[in-house]
Amino acid sequence: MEEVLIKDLFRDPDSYLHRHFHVSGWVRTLRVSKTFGFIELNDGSFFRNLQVVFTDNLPNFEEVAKLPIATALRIEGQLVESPGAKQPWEMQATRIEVEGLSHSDYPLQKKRHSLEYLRTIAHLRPRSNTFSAVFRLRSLAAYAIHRFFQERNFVYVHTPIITGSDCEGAGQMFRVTTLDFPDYPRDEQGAVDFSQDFFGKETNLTVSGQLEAEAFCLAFRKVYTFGPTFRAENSNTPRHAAEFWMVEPEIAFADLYEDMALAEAMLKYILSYCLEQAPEEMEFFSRFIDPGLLPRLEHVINSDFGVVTYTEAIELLKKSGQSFNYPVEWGADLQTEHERYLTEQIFKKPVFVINYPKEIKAFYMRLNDDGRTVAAMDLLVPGVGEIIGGSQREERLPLLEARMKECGLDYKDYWWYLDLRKYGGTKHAGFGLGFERAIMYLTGIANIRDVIPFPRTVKAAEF
RNA sequence: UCCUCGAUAGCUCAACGGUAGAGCACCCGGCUGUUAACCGGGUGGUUGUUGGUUCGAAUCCAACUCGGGGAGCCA
Repeated sequence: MEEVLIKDLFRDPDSYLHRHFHVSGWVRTLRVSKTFGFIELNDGSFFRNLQVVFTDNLPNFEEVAKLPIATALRIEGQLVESPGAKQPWEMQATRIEVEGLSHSDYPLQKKRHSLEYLRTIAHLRPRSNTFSAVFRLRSLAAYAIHRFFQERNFVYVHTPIITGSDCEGAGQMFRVTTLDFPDYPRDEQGAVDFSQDFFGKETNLTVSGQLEAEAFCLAFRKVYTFGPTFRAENSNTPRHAAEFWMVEPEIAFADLYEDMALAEAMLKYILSYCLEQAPEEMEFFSRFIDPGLLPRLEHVINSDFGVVTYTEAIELLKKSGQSFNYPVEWGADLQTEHERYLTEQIFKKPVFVINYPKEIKAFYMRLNDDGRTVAAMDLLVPGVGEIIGGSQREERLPLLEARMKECGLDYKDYWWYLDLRKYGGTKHAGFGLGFERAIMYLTGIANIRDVIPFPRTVKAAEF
């Protein structure tokens, strides 16, 4: 007998109606009367459940009537029109086989659970409606990203996860070592002797693939990375994780404006793709997680992102009359409250803030002609804040060296990075998209722990 | 790391110095079209941990642990 996926039933019910076939899946809920009952079955292929009707014509009716939630079943039957209001059709079961019994203390109940509670059962939460929707969407969004770049002839680069650059400058790193704790080999000064370590030098988990991506960019013209990234920061917020995924495109012969155009096109592509491919999931988020999500995303797709220079942003914030906890002043970094006000109150849509003072940005960003700002851009979005950070890179060797000196960096740690400027260097630009932050924006989920299958955050790696 | 709020049954919460409760879940029974089904009955607690105040602490105090929100760091 033919095995049918519930997704296929929902997408093309007419070709299955009045036909016999079998489905297999897990009991989401079960309701019984004396001589008949209903099972809502989810087979993992689709967000919605199939309603199965069974009667005491089944030899194992009594057994089926008492099945606990989450039991795995194989059901034979035929698809028929349903008299019920909530579904146009249902399966009339002729045979129900128990594949794997569940237990009555199954922790997921037929009612709404808090996201905090579900986090404590991370191995079971993908079976809940919310997480079923979140993780299917996460998968689609990842595919959308690859499609977007591949369609535009970008080359996908696997930059290393273990890095030997000991000063990438983007925060605390996790050390990678095979040295025995606590009996580290010591050198004459008593310091840890990393020459005896696996790689013969100090190594860490990467905080960014950008520097390596630049090397490939200057060979393949348009490249992107998409992989895990690690920060050992003691961050306790709903927006930070110790392990997260980042997308980092890098384009040659391009300036900051082309970089921004790329970022905007990419984000809109991901949104459109997900709305198109996962309408049920997106509808669910808009109903239960974040009312107003769908209109907002549609608005973003159909409108141009705002662009404002850092200097203009400072003026706008000063003129707003809004009182902030932190003073608004040229030269100081924008605080979260300033960023939120800009994107949520003034622009009410995603906005690029560009040309920041060089003192508050990384060494590799290209110095503007004014000599005091760099060609950097942050994309701020309502509700999430900074979702993308990027820049045009400094391609002029003397200027790059001067900036590194100012920042107290040692040339010899970056010898290969500097070589890129020496041998046919050209203007180029790129950005980093926090993948989870994009998922948060896309779903309305407010905590990054709820868009990562098994999240790693400070003091939390249970699963 | 800092500020702030919280932790009571499996889950969501009530009780705010004087015998610890409800809804849901679970168990038993009823119900011929249910939709977080419904109706009746039942089981279920060292009130996060440790210490203190008090005749008496879920309730007041302290520390710790864990969680929420805000800040810093950033993606």
